[in-house]
Amino acid sequence: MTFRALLDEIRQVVSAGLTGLGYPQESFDLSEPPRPEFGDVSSNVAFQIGKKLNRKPYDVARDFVENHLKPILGDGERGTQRSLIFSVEAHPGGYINFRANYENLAAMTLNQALENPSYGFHNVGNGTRVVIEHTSVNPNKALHVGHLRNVILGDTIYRILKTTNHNVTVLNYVDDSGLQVADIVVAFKFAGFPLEPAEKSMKFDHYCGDHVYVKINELYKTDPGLEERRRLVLKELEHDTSELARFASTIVSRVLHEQLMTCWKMKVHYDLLNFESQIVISKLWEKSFNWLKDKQIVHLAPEGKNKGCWVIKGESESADEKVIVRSDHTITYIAKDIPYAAWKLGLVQDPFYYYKFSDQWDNTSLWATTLDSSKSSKGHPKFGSADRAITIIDSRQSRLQSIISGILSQFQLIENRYHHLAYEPVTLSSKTADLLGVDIGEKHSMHMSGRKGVYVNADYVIEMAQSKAYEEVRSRNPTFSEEQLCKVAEAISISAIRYNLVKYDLDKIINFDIVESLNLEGDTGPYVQYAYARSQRLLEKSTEEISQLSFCLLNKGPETMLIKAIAKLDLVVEEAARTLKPKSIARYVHMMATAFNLFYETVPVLKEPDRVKRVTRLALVVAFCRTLKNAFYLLGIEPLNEM
RNA sequence: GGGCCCGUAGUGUAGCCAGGAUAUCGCGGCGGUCUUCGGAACCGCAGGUCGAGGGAUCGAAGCCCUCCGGGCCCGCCA
Repeated sequence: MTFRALLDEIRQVVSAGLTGLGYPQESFDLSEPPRPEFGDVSSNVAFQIGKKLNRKPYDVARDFVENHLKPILGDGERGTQRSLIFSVEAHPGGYINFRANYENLAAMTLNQALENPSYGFHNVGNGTRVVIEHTSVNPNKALHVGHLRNVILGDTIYRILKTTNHNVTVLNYVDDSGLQVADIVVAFKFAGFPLEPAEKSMKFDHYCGDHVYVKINELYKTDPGLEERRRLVLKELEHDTSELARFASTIVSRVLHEQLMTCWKMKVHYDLLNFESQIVISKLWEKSFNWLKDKQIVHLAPEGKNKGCWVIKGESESADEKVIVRSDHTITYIAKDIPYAAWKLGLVQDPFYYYKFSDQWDNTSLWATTLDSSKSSKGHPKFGSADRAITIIDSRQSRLQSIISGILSQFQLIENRYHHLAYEPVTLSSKTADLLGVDIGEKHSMHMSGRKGVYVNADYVIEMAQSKAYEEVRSRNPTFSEEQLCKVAEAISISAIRYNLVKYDLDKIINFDIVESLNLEGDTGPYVQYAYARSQRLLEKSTEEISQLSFCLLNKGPETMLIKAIAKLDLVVEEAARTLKPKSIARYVHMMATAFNLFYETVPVLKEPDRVKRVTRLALVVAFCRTLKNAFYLLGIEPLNEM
């Protein structure tokens, strides 16, 4: 909060100065200068004024500072009046540079961080209801690393929005009646695949994905009868009363449980499972279709290649129209997404009952939709009908998603309630492809394919990371018990994976390399955890009571850097919540860890002979811990006392 | 043919939305800290026509246009 207060104060002072100049409306930016000699905050206001007056920025700045800002600030006297501004000066470059009053900044920052357990979590949501859909992996296979990016992004955004006072529910959409489930049903029922893997220890989702799904897709090429079977199965899956549909649902349920095990291992939280079959059976589509017709969003194509189909117009004049209902009256893939999106935003009446599906790792309940009123349980949270819906799907679905959001905004005439959060996919590096036995020639990456069996399973990555972490922990902590080793190794592997998947911009492809992903040094999860563990050791070794602090003693470079870093958490979180860019939290955490490591290496704490200095530094360490811990929560990283 | 995204040292990346002061942080390389508050660390050095060209601007990695290179999407499939 404190850096925000500093910015606010500077903004006020500059505005007041502008009023003196007769420029009440002049816009200006505050930013952090690139070098410490330039102070803590800079304003470009002199450039703006200079442009209007056709004067050199430096001349304007000098005049503005001497005649309008300094009189307001009162020549540094403000230092005694709880001001956060220490000084202001005009730089020959044209910037007006402010220096912070470090004593007041330190006092305010540390007091806030020490007193408030949820330090840094700023109310930006005002209780806005948001649904986030992520994961949504077809229930016929295990998650691979590409899915994992989706899951981790979704969960991080959930954590960011939740802590900034949004009322968030997390949805996982289960396509239990789609082609991919039909594939494995065909394999089990009509191609003689055994229902259990030969290897007993193999997870059922791995068995279905790695073996059954890949092999049945190969069989289609040689046995056309099987593809015909698939068509029939697919139709039958939409009727929950048939024996085949019941069989499919047991398979789906088993795979789904295994998928959730993977996600829960990564400390991911869900609130509700939505099943596609129920959306179909509940006639949610028919209701949505009716209003699409009423609002004339869809129309029956009278002629042309889409004759007899219900279509919507393309997004632009040149774009093709999109078929929603085929001439045989069946609905297309995109049509199935419309009622779901409408349900999320409460545009259709909720046809579902809800029952408790499972308990979760974080002592919350995971709910699921049902159409059977007798299964319904009471006490569930309110689902659907949110103010905003955020759907996390990779960028290859952008076109379809933009069609859906276009339809919804036509329906409600309210923009921006449906938001597709797109991210670029994860590819495999040439080395990793090589490890899988795939030759990709001169290319440096390749796309994964579930159908072809070319991917790296999430569980495999987690396991590799864990065993690597285990060895590292053991070599550094010979006295740890087996239980401690496992617990710590798990926490490290989770942070390594999660950090690695959120730290990149959403529109950058992640070229996944199994070896590099196991790195525990540099810009990684374990690095930031290490800084935390170091700080905990300092606190553990000290028995002194933290009182009678003297903040003016925190005047060394690394100390003020650390204080400034602590003071910025809420600004960073607010920005991340506004822009839905989780990577900024990762960058912040890294900056904090780096700032602490420098402090730790250069400023003695326990060894400091002066008691007041020592205790005040300890207070800084405590504040650092609190702040980093809160930021860790957003990333799903566990703060470790030892590692 | 139409649309979306990316291009920043050997390599990966930040900064781009809201233009301004010596372009960020990793990995890799080289050198140092190495009787320590835990080396998963810290410090230093080398390494850059910010894909190319043009435009508007006093000023561009950033804004606009064109082009080049790479990836993705465009079915009565899902």
